[in-house]
Amino acid sequence: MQVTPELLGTFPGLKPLPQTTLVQLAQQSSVRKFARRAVVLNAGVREECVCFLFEGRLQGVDFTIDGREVGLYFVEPGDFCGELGMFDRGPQPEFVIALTAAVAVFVPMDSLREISMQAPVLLSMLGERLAARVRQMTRQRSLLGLPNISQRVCCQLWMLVPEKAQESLQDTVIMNPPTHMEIAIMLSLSRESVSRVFQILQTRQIVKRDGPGMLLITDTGALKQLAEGAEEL
Amino acid sequence: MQVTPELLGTFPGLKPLPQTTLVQLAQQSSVRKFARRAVVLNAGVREECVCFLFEGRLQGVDFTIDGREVGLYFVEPGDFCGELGMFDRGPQPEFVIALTAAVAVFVPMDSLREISMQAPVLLSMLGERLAARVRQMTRQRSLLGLPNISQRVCCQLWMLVPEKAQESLQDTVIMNPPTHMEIAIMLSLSRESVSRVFQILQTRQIVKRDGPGMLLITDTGALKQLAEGAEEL
DNA sequence: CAAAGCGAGTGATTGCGGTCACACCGACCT
DNA sequence: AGGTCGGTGTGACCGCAATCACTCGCTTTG
Repeated sequence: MQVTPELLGTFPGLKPLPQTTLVQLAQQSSVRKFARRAVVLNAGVREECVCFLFEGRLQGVDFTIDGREVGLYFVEPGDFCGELGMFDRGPQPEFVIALTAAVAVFVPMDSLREISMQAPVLLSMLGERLAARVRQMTRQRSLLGLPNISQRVCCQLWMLVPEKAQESLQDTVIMNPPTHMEIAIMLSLSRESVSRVFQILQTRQIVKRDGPGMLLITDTGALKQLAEGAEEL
Repeated sequence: MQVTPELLGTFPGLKPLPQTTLVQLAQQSSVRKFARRAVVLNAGVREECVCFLFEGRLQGVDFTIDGREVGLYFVEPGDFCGELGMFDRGPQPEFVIALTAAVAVFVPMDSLREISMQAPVLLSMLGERLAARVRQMTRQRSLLGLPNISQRVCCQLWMLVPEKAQESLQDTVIMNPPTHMEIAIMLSLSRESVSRVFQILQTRQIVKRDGPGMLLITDTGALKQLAEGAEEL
């Protein structure tokens, strides 16, 4: 499918590039559509493209040796994934699958690498992104070390709370929260355990479901306390 | 303490730089010595230097909210750490402590950033390094998801096996293996559990202690089987 | 040389969380 | 309607690994 320079320009990471460069990139790029649960990027193979998400929601997932799924991170529209090979030409370490129907633009790595030679903006953007990923993984990892299960769940929930609400402690809402199952595999817990923790959080009026796709945080302060282990559940 | 350009040149990451650049860097760098267990880099603060390890052994560690230590990675001589801020000027995410007495060269980030503008070698080296770190963290993380304890330990052990031995399945040796306690905190297990797994591995003649600082792998194939979950312990 | 400290090995106890087995609900098909 | 499917709530059971409380051997240190 055709890719217009304008489409590429909608991505924050590519916006700073000069128009001529975008035109050039657009010619080499392609758009692909994915159904829910479809595989966007394969693990283990050397991907030749960076995947810019236009519509929908993706998730990076890994599989343990015993076949269980482990959720790693989410990709939202405007963001991209599969950029690791840009640096070391190594294989994509994890799968990326579509959580919803999705539309993505595939830009060849070779072209990006070439362009990044001339455009330090691109390189530093990629560097920042990678750094952010390391930071995110570090946090996630320290989370997995927590001995207390409900604290783990609360911490994970806390990481999903929008930043502004984290500071102001105002009531807020998490859009498209992961399912209990998804949280469970992110934290290597059983689905039932996550369910039970949520049950307690709800009876304590700390969170509240508002249909699927919406989780109200009705006591942000309490959630923070629980996440930090200052209070036991 | 004085830093000579020759000293800087001993680091693989800096070797490709022109002599004049090394001279310039050397003037701004400093050498520091650390006792065992000393803090080399602090978490949470914005470090202004990248730390190149000359002698000794360092470890990146994090602390869970409840104060337990979590081991993240090791730094060997010739390698460096604290480079994350190079990309996003953010704070150092984790502590780095000396596992043994150590000598390290501190090179100011500002200078490195400046130089990296002219020398793409440096930038791509840093990028590769960061990418490698992401890969390493991905592997480590998938490890933490394993439901079986002995498999976790064997996997961790497997990751410490030198690459050549991983392929050839020859008997080999792990130099300076982590203590049981260190393995335990890396895998969020109790020290006793790790001890018990090692006990079984030893009676089965799969590994063998050779004093502190040496762990012989006497049945590399079996260890691989266990790590992959093909066999139960 | 004790003394102290660290790493390692081991048994007994216990409680937490995984597993299994259900029921329930809303959404979406024919 | 009836059917299925995905996400969720809950109780019963039980096994495994954390915890505790030791001992042992080796280094380091005064």
